[in-house]
Amino acid sequence: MTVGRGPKVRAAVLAATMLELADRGYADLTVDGVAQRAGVNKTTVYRRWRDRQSLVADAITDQIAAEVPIPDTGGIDGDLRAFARSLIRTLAGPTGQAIAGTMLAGAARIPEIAGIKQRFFEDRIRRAEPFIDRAVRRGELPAGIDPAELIKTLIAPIYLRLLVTAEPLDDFLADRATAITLAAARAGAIPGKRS
Amino acid sequence: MTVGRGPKVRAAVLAATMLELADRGYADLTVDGVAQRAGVNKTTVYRRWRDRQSLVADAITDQIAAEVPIPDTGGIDGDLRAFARSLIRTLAGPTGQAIAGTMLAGAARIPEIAGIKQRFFEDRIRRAEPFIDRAVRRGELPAGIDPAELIKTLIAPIYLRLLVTAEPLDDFLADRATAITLAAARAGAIPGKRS
Amino acid sequence: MTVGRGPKVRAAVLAATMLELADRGYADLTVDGVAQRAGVNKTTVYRRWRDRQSLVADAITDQIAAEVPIPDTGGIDGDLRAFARSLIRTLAGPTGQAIAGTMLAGAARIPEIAGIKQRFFEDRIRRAEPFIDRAVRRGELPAGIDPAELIKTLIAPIYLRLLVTAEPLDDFLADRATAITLAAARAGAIPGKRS
Amino acid sequence: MTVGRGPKVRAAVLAATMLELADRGYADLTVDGVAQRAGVNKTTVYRRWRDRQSLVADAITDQIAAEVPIPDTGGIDGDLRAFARSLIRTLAGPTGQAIAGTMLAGAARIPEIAGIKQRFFEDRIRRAEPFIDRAVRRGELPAGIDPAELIKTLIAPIYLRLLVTAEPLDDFLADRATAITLAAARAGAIPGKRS
DNA sequence: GACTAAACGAGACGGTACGTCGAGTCTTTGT
DNA sequence: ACAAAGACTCGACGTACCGTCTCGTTTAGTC
Repeated sequence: MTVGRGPKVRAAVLAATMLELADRGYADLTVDGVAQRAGVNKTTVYRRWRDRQSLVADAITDQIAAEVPIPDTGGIDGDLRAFARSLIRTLAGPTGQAIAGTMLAGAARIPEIAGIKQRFFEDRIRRAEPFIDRAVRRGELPAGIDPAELIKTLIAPIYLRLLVTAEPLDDFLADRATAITLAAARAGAIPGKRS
Repeated sequence: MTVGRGPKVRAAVLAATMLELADRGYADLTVDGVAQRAGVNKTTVYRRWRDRQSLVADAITDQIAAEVPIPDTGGIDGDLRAFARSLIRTLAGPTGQAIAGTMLAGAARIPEIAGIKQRFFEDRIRRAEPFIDRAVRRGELPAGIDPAELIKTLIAPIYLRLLVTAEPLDDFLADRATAITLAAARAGAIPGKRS
Repeated sequence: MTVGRGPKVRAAVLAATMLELADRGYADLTVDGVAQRAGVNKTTVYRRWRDRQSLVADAITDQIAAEVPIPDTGGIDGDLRAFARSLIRTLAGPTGQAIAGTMLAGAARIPEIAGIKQRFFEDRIRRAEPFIDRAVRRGELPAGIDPAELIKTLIAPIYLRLLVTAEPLDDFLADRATAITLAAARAGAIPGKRS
Repeated sequence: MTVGRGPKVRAAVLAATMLELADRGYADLTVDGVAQRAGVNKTTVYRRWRDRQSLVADAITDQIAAEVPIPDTGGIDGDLRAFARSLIRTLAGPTGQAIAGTMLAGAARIPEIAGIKQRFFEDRIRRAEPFIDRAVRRGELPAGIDPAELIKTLIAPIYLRLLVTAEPLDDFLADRATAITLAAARAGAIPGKRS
């Protein structure tokens, strides 16, 4: 059974895809460009990926696969702050920008990529539940609060900057988003789980 | 000076552009398709608009030009709610979806469309300043609060739904965003003007 | 009866057509270009001429209308030489070049222009008949010779230069063509009238 | 190095070009039309040829490449006759007509095609030199005669028919042109080499 | 010297072809 | 036997020019 240079090629092409995505954006990414950058022929790309969308989807999935740590600083404030900073760090880097731009913009209609967006998002929320539950148990947050809604409140300002206002994504933003979220949660402005 | 059938054609083409934008999205929008839908020849489109981007930019600008009312319900709570609902109403319709998708799709790269996004956003904030100032004078909001930051806090959850989670944009969302924003503002979590 | 500014416009447009023909050739001549050069609107051109072909045909016809003198130097040698020089003078000038290029090249398939070519040619031959007849009567040429064939022999080298070899059209050429033609005629190499 | 179906496509396209040239003429020849006739996509044509002109130039060059035999009938009369007939045969066929029309049509302006005309012409003259030299050695022609001028005298009537009078190109014409040329040569009407 | 009808100016429009680019498929060839 | 190279089809882009059309605006001849 021949494995050949398979894995090496795959890695090179996906890396090249991310670079092209960062340089030109999804709309202007050409398969030829990726292939050339990867030192490979276009045909080779099409042998492994059905089309441009699959290629990009695969490249993004590959990048995102990194583990998201579940914070545990001892208090909900520190945990939320850490969570927000982690997201910011992911989105602020060059590849993060590329991924965000692609997922949320040019490729919004492409099911393959929409799915990634969905999964990326849900994955983050799932990893937040443990420390939110802990905070509820510690009495830092009202009982019955919906972790998903809390997290959405936290990340909303981050995405606003990323996608709409194009202001810088820095750690101050993480702090501010945390403060807003906690204030809202404690005032009961964040709905509970629909149970 | 001859005006001719100019305005009629312009309107027809822009309308067709919005429809195509809603049906197929920016990436799949075809100048020929727009022209055909408008009952017009491709050449005619190119006579009036430099290229696809300009056409779309113009179509969106045209749609957005509608007046944004400055709410005055007597209290900051009602004003914010009205403001949020107005935004939701703009974004929730079919053309709103098309516009949002397009602005985001092209935003990062196409200056023409990025400019529209910027202007759309800044325009909204400008219209919010009067009633926020009133609220400050009435003592409903802390003195020195930055209206722009307050508004960003208000609209962040709306854009999150529109662009990220694809949950429905309804009036409940306006209420919740208002509650969060006010809670945060009163807790001092929203920064003041940098003066 | 209204005549209007018709004649002035007509003349200006035809002149402009000849200039454009000389500058760019038939294939690259644009109606807009002609109109602009004539200080006139394209519509005005189309009001008077059905299309590009008619315009060019008319312009050429107009130029060619000049009288072709019937030479009478007293001998066939001088007459042929004068005839050839006259043709050369017509074809060698700037407009001559333009006309020749158009008639014989780009527009060969266009019936309107092919007709002009035919008429131009036949007209020349008709004007040659008198002095050829005189030469026959004087015994300078064999009886029964076909004037058309003789003239064709005379002008063939001129057209060859004009259309094929692009060598200069000068008076030496007229002399040489005359010599060749007379030698051939006297040797009986030029056929007689088919009667 | 991959050659692919290249040559087959090239041949098909060039053949189609000649057919279209014969059917519609140079001015009305469409790249799409050629492509369709060749059973090939327009893009493929543009991959191999820069533009319409290059395509046509190449097609003509291809057709003309056929070997021109150097006649040797034992006498100048037979040799010239054979030479003239060979030219007539080349020009009289449908492709010959197309080529001639095109070369003349584009000759004045398109350098690519003008070059072909020039080369075609010079090539013919070069092939005539041997048998003219032989004739001089045999004493059939005056010493010092310029072969190029002699050949031009021979072919001038042929081109006149082809390009100007549109009379048929037949073998009688070859005979007559030969007779005229020889008569002129013997009468010393054809100049010698400028040496 | 004012009036009116023909001619003109301006320029948009439908249409056809150009030459270009990128997506995705298919064929040929080399290893 | 299979994978790299690259030629091919397809569809859209943006451009140029043709010939048509519709308006207002001259301008030339008439009364």
